[in-house]
Amino acid sequence: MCAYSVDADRCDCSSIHGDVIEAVSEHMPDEDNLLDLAELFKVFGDSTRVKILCALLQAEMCVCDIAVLLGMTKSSISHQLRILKQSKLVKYRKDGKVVYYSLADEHVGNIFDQGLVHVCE
Amino acid sequence: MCAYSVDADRCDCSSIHGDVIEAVSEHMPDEDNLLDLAELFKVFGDSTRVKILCALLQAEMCVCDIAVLLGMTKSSISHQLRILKQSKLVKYRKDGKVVYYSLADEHVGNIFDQGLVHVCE
DNA sequence: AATATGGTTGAACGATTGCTCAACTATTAA
DNA sequence: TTAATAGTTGAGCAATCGTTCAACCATATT
Repeated sequence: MCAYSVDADRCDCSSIHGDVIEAVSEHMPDEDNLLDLAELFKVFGDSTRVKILCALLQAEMCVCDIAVLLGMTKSSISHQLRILKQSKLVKYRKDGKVVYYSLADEHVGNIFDQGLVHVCE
Repeated sequence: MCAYSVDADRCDCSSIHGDVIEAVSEHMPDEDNLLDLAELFKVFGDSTRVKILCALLQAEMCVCDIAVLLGMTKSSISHQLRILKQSKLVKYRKDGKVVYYSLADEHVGNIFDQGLVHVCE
């Protein structure tokens, strides 16, 4: 019980349905997986990054292209691309001065589609 | 062009691949949908909320049950449930003093599964 | 009515976030 | 070599976020 708690003593109430808690507790995914999952969704949880990923879903683009498309500065785009890079959601290749970014994960489209199903209701 | 920009003038560089930008721009989802999508993922982007949803994926639970399971206070759980309620991800029913929460959207499981595919690689 | 319990709420707090700005590197062209 | 352009980076700032705390409401029990 309290398997997902950093400090179980922080709970300020007693168990009402002990059987339910025990049953649910046994089937919860690993704590680490849940933390990683939240971290992934946090990356998706910004409109700038969603737009960037949505654009890259269609074509490889350089930083300037994305900046023009979204009407934002190169700097802010570059900052967000760094986050997407760290999350292994985008990859890049250099060609002279230009850095081309593209999707590193083919699941992004699926996740977005599932999300849009909820949004469009 | 710059369809997703609040203020297109904020862009500090000129178009390098105009054809790419134009093609991508035409196929981007509606701005509103992208904002809603980011907002949805933002809700998923917190480990406490992920744990709550993961628990409710298995059983209807009251606030105390969730608090005990996660080792947190009723107050913090209640605050997060309010956010999940506003996003129409959970629903509730009252039985006396007890408020039972359950999932309001059958897509949550699908979205989580897709996310875990990326995480577990 | 008084007490206890389940749950909600708003203010306050530290922590995190996203953008801006300025300085910087790297590559290309004159 | 100099200038221009593509991109990165770190500090700073306002805004947002999640938890705590205390007070509160609602229901049930005595």
